Amino acid sequence: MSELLWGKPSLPSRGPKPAVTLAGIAEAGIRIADAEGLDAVSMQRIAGELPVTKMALYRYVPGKTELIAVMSDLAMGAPPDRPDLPWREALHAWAMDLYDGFTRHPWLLLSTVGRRLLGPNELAWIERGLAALTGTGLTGGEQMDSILVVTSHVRNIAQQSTTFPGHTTGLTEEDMQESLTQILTTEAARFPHLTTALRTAAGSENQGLEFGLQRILDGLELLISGRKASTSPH
Amino acid sequence: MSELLWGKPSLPSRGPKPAVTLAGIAEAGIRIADAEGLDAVSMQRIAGELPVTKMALYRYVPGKTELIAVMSDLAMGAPPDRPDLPWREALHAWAMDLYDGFTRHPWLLLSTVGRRLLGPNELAWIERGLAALTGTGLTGGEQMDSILVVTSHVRNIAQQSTTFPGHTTGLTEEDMQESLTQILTTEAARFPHLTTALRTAAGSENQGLEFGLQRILDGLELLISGRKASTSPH
DNA sequence: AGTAATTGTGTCTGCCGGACACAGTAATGT
DNA sequence: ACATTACTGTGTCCGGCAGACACAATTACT
Repeated sequence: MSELLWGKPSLPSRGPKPAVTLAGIAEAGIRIADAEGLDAVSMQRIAGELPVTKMALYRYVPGKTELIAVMSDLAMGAPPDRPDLPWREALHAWAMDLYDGFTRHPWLLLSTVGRRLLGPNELAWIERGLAALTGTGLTGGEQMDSILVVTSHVRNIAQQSTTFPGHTTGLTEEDMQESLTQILTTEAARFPHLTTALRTAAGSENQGLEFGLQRILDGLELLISGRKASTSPH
Repeated sequence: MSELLWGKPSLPSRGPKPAVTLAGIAEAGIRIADAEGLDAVSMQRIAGELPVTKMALYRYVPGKTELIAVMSDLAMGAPPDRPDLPWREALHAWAMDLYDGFTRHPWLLLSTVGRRLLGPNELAWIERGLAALTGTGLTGGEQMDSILVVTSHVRNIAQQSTTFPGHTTGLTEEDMQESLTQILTTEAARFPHLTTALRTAAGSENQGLEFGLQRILDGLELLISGRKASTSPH
C-alpha cells in the first residue's frame, strides 16, 4: 500500500537500466512546485525536465496522487535535531521548525490535507513532537491532541502569510487589505466590531504565529502543572 | 472586484430573460459538492442540472474560481444567532457552530484555503467571533489573532474527522489506522514515542476538538485575566 | 420598423491524467 | 550462439476539463 513511501529501491537485474529514479522524479516535481505552485506540476511538465516522456513516469509511480505523496514526504524532510529542552521550549522550537518547512514549500499546505498515507518523514515529525511531551504526565491521546492543535495553528498561519506561486488568483496581501477596507467603508454598519478591531490593530501584523502559539502553550502548561500538582503530592 | 459576492442583482431591461440566476447556479454547485465532492463540480456538471448549457454559465460568472467563491460564501451561511454570553462560552459556541458548518459542507475546507476575497457571510462570521471578545481588554489585533487560532483548530479537526466524498483517495479512517499499525510493527524502533502514545491512547478518539479548544480558551483566559488584573486596580 | 443590448448555443483550442499496445534493451537459460 | 524472459521507454488514443469566440435568438427602447 505504501511501498512507494517506505520501500527500499529494489533493483531487478533484467531489462534496460532505468533512465531516471523515483527520487529524481520527485525532486523535479518539488522544483516545479516550489517555483510555480502545485498546479503547475503535471506529468508532462515533470517529464519535460527529465530525459523521458510523460508515460515513462508511470513505470515508477502508479499515479499522480502517489507521486505528490512522495514529493510531500521528501520536501517535508526529517525534523532538524534539537538539543533536549524543557517541554515548552522544545514544542515551541518544533513548531517553528514546522513553520519553516511550510514556508520553504508552501504547496505542502495544499498537498497534505485530508486523510492520506503517512510517509517516514511525516511520522518522524510526529515522533519528535511527541518526544517533547514525554514526561509531562499527559496521556498518549492528550499528547497527540496537543501536537495536533499546534500543527493546526502553524499550518493556518503559514497558509495565511505565504504567497502561493500560481494556483490562487494571484491576490497579494495588499489586494485583500484594499478590498476589505473598501467593503468596510460602505458596509461599516454591518461589521462594527470588525471595523474597530481593524482600527486598533494597525501595525500589529504577523504577530499571529507567536500569539496563538503562546496561548496554546499557556493552555497546555495549565493542564500539565495542574496534573502534576494533583498526582505528585499524593 | 468582488461585485459578484457583494453586488445587488442588477436587472437590465434589454434582452431576453435570464433562464437561471447566480444563486441558482451556486446552489446547484453546492448540491453537487455536498454529494460528490468539490472535484465533481465542473461547469459541464452544473449546467447539466440546469436548463442551460455550459457556456451560458459564463454570462453569470467570470470563471470557475469566482463561482466557487460564491458557492463557498453561500454554503457557509450567516452565523446563527446566539444569546449574549460570557466571552468564553460565546467563543466556544461560535467554534462549535463553525465546526457544524464545516461538517455540513466538508468541501468548504478545500475551497476556503489561501488568500481569497471575503464574502459577506464570511465577514459576518468574523464579526460574530470578534463580538464575543469585546470587553475582554484584548486589542483589536489580539482579538483577530484569537479567533484565527480558534478557527485554525476547528478547521483542522474537521479536516481530519470528515470523510470527503470523492476527491481524496477514498481512504477510510480504518485504512489509515491499519496502515499505521502495520508500519509501526515493522518500524517500531524508529518511532518509540509514537508507539507508546498510540498504545495509551486507545479509545480516546474524537476528543481532539474539545481538548484543543479548552487549551486555547484556557490560554486566552490567562491572558485576559492577567490583563484585567494589571489594569483595573490601577 | 429598426436598433441596441443582452442571453443562450456550438465549435474550437489546449491542457490534463491515464489506458494500452508495441518496440527496444539487457540479463538469463539452453 | 541463440532464444527466452523481464523490464524500460514511446506513441497513440480517450474522455474530461476551463475557457475563447463567433453567431443566433430574444427583448426593450427609439
